Amino acid sequence: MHMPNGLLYPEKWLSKASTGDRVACELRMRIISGMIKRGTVLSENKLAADFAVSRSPIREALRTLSAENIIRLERMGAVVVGLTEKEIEEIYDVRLLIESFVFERLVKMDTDALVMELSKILEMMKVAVKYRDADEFSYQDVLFHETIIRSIGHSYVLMIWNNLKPVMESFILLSMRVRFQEKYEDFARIINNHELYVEAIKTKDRNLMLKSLHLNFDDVQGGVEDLWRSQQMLAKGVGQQNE
Amino acid sequence: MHMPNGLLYPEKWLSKASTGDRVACELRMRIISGMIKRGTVLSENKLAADFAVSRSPIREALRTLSAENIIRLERMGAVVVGLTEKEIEEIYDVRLLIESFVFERLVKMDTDALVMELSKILEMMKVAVKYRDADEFSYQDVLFHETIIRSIGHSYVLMIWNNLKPVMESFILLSMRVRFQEKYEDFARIINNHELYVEAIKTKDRNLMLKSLHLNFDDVQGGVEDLWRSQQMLAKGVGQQNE
DNA sequence: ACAAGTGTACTTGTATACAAGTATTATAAA
DNA sequence: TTTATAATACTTGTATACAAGTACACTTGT
Repeated sequence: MHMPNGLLYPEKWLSKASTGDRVACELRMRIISGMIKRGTVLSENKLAADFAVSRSPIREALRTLSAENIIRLERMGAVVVGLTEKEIEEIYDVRLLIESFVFERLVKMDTDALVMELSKILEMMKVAVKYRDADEFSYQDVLFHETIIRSIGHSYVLMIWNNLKPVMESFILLSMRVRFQEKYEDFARIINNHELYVEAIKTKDRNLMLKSLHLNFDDVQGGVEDLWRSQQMLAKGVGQQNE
Repeated sequence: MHMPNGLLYPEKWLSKASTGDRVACELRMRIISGMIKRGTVLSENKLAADFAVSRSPIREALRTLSAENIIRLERMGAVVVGLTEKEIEEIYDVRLLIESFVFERLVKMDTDALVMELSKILEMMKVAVKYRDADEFSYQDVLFHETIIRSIGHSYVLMIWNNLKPVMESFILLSMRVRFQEKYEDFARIINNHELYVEAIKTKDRNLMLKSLHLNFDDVQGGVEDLWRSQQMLAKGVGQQNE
């Protein structure tokens, strides 16, 4: 696939991905960033031409995005739904729901290995902050929560996560890129929230866990404004870590 | 698509479905019923030959089933995961999770229209019981819960439901077919549980709701045994409503 | 001017063809 | 007998071809 200039999705995350996955990731970023606006109707043929690939991977990508609720497959074309403030809140509703569920399981388990793993990820996050690497930070942030969720070995909760993850990832990626440039001081707080989370797991403190989760989620308030700024940054050609 | 003899999925539910959807539904039923055993490796070519269709709809179906966690797409072939007792419990964990969430929203809403709708569905269920129509009963049962979930207008909770629904539907379908034949007396209790549920929504009684939900879910204990019996019934050629 | 009908340029769904890669099996050598 | 290698058959991923259906614009008749 010969991608046009200016990819939004980090290329190195696609090392062994299929063309269909690449298209899905890139399209997802363009939709969530607002580069492709809500209401737009996408045609398989046009997309295939744009990405210079055949319709097969495009179809695959569209089905993926449809399952993620950011497009709607209709008779004639796929209409873009995207993310409004409402949808972002809904995503965090679901995250709160499943992470609370996971915590209830965790308090009945031995969490030493998990805490160790999370500490490692936290260190990585700190390094990413230090070197102002938004993409790496986003990756570790998502990995942090995924690690917690995976630890209870619940395949259907994991399924929910897997459905949410790509959209989350894109959203966080765009949001973090803006904040590294405009609100760098936020990261001390974000790191701190995650440390609280680890502490809650270590001490199995339900209240602390809820507190850190809420802090974490409050931190994404104004998420849509971040996306909007991300869109403006793109227009100015700033903030893309890959070319 | 020229289906081979003995379809498990009700044909009339597929009136305007694509070939890919048909294959997905039928394959899902065969997997959940145990007709295709856990660990089996499915090949696109073999499936295409079996169903007498091309690989395109087969690929589509496999991706669908993979998102539902009942198969796992690997390098060479799709391996069947299926449903064990553990997975069924996990599905009900998730249902409990989201239906509880929905209820919390419902108690803050006007539920008159919803209660009316649910009453209608309940009447339909009673008729289905009376005429021993397992497929129709299953349909209304699934619709009952879907109606409740849709009522709060939460797109990401609905997304979870949509991912769960096909597997639920298949499971309920198979389970009900067995019970209509072997445990017909169960249905008085099932109907009663649903009436309790409606009552809980009408009176916004959180405890009653949880009680009826648990009753409802306790009712599916031994789910895997039902599937096993369903499998035995199939071997004897009984219990298929369509030919 | 306006309504009805027709043609055309799109749309998706399915089938088929081709390419690249992997496991397995058979063969040959030690 | 065992091991290494090569041929083969089967796998998925992608591209392309074709069919059926839909929307829209244009033409034609009134």
